Amino acid sequence: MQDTFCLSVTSKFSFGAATGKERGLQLLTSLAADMKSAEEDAYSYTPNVSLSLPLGMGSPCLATQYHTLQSSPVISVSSCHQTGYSSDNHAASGYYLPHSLRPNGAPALESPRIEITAYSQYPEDEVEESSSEDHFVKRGVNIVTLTLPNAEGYRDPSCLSPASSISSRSCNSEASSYESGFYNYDNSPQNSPWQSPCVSPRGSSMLLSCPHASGPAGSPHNSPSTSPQIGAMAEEGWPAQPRGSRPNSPSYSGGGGGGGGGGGSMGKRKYSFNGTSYHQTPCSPNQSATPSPHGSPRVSVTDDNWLANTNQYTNSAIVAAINALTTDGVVDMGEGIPVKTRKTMLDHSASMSLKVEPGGEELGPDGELCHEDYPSRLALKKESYCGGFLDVPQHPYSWSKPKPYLSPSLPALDWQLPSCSGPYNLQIEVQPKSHHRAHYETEGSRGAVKALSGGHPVVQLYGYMESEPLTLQLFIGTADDRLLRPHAFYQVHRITGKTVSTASHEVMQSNTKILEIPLLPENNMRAIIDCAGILKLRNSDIELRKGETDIGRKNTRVRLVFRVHINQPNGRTVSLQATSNPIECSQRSAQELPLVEKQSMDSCPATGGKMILLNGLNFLPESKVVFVEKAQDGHHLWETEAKVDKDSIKSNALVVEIPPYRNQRISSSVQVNFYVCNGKRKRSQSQRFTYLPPNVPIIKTEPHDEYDSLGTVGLSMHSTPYYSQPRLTPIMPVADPEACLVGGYPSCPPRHAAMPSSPPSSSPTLHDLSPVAFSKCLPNSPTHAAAPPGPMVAPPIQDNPGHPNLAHPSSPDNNSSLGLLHSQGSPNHLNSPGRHNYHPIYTNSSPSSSPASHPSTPVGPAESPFVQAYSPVGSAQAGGRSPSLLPEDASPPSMAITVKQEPQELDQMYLDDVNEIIRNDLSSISVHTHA
DNA sequence: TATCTGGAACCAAGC
DNA sequence: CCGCTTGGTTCCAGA
Repeated sequence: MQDTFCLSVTSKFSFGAATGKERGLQLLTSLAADMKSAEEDAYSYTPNVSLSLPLGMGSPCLATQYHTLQSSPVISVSSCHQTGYSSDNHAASGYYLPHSLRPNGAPALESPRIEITAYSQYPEDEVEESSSEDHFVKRGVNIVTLTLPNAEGYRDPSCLSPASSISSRSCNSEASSYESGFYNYDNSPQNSPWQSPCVSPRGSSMLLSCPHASGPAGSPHNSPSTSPQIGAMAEEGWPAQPRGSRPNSPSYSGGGGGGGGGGGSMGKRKYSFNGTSYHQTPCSPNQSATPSPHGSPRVSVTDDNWLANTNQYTNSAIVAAINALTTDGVVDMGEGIPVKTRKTMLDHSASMSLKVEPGGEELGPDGELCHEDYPSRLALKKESYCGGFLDVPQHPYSWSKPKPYLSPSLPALDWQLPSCSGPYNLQIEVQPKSHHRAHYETEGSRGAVKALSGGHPVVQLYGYMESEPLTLQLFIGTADDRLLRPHAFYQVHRITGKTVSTASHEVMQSNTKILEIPLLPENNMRAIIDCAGILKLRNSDIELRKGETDIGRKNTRVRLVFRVHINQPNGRTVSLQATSNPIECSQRSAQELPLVEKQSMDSCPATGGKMILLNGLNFLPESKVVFVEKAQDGHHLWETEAKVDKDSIKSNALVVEIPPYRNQRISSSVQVNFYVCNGKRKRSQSQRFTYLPPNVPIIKTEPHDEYDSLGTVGLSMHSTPYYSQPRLTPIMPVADPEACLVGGYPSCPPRHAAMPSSPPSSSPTLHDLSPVAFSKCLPNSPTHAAAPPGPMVAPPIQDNPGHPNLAHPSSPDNNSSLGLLHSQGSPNHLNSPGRHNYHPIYTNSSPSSSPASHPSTPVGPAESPFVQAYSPVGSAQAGGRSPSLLPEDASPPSMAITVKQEPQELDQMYLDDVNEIIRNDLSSISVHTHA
């Protein structure tokens, strides 16, 4: 399970000899052909999807309505989802189903899960719902039905939390969203349908009705914009809680509290853990106490939005199911929102109140809804944007109005989407810095995420020639080895102020706050992301949620996830997604953990002896570099410490002599990992490295020479996807930027635009389903956007004329994706030699070899729709993992191709910790892990 | 004055 | 049970 190797097609292309490339291309092409159908499906999804809903609906999930829908669609409606998201048909579907849908839907909800990961859309939705309910409950307002369980409820098994992990449901987020006005009640499924729609836009009504509304308080920070009303509400509703009082923190949460000096007063955590007391206190009082202005979800109606959505759900059966679900959820919700959080939220909210975003509130609850409105919305936005976003309510009505197509059709946030489709290519031209200290609600904002260069991340949509503005969505995603999904412990935080040039507004979707930023034709569909900060939610608050399965401890790495939904003349919508490099959000980790950002080479002959230059952060004189080879099951097969040139050690650079591989007679490339270690628990993420058979021509990793600049030694630096490693979800091909990077795959190059200087975003690669991407693909630059992207190593491999539809797989990325998918799904597959080629395979292994870690795994495969689509192909290829496996047949590719392991590993430390924790805490898990 | 930041204190969980 | 390590959360203080 653990290590999966990914063949990096990229490398092939980029590095490989011309011939190699050609072959690779061919292979890819063929693959692509196969895949096309899938992609096509994937890409465009039709609004129609909603129809499918019923299916999904079957499941309780109501809330998510559309979410559900989304997911559900997957199942039933192939086309829709496929669009990009998933294809129905594909075996892949299998992936999905498993998790998310249970065919019946209901099931999904059921499982609360243990695993760290699994977040499945559905589950999330469910969770959300529940959560929302909880919120409501706590808030008290209408809560009629819900009785809050106290803290106990949190983990009470009885309360099913539907979803696996709720993604970020942070209360905050909700709150924030709330502020922004858009709320997503959407999510709050509960609210939804049956609830009465709140006609009134934001205002009070919202508050009342919507659980989320309470939210405002919740995320004061986030949404500055909140309406005053809300703020007031919040305050009133939520009496300030003494700071000290926290919700229970789950075991993990550390002491926190103590806040520094004054802290003592806080009494932070003095609650006794023992037993109940602690539970109750925090929770109950606060929660229950805080009456939530918002009505109970159920009772109260929510937004108009809901209504809209609701339509779909009218089934009584569904409703019933939902209710059932909700109830549980409700309880949880209280939990969901940690007291403290709430409090803070409240406070903030109060303060925030002034900032109201216009319009937003009215919008609907769901961000999705918003989408639905897109057209109108866009128009509105445009105006608003142009006009002064802040001042004018942007989307006043649009949101509330029925949408052209239902949001349901939009892919859920945990769906893996391609960065390229047809002519479109969404790219992160300037990557965010690898470190950004997130702020707690109790703190002031720590500002917007910055780029290495000192500026801010930049995202651009290439290939869009229409005059209509689009909306760029941004949310905080995970950066672990599992599939990308909304991060439960972090929320995007909207930054406003003089220094912010980019308009934005918040929307809540499934407990995840989404920042919507206008993408204007006049700006070349390019947006400078200077309005996005990162809010850290207390682990205790999140972990207590019933549905939450992720652990916050040491889960401090995130990625910025950008999405764009483009309506097509044919009624379809193309959804693209680009994911940034990983960002370490912990103060401590950022200061103490070594970070490898770039490496001068990613492969060399098994004889070793070559010098590799590593660029990064926090390197110490005592830093060690360890090369490790792991078996699929995670066992160490080989480990050796490389010689570090002590004279060259700098805090940001290390020169290391590559140790000879344990077996210098390997006949095929072998993937290993290496990491920089500053001490016991201070390891960098694992970096991939490939040992090549002696006779094999060495692949130069140059692709990214760009980075070379860095290379002091003259070594060309290779950007390493450090990020990719750990977090990448192996599964998704797309997801893993690294792969791309590594491989040198180009991510989809922007068609129109010249290649961005820095192709940084790996993300693109991840998702690209579309063939186009292929051709397009730029080399992914390593994370740092800052780094001047060197010339792409690999020229766009092909060009596909890009047929959006055709998109295909040939692109390395795609391949990779395939591989990934497979890999995750079943490691076994990996073994199977890449049938076709490795290329496609990037199997990332899920690093989390450990079963525990894999929880996602099971899910994983299923999770990404894409995967499904591809899966068929991919599966075959998946093979990659073991080096030996790599068939040479793939030779062309093989040569070029380097197998990269997936980053799977987060920091080992991290994984280890998580796994341990999980194991300890959670008894049952294994299921997923294939191991 | 408010915000942004860097640092560090305070604590609790695990060993 | 004690002490040390880790790491999360809260504060402080300077810019």
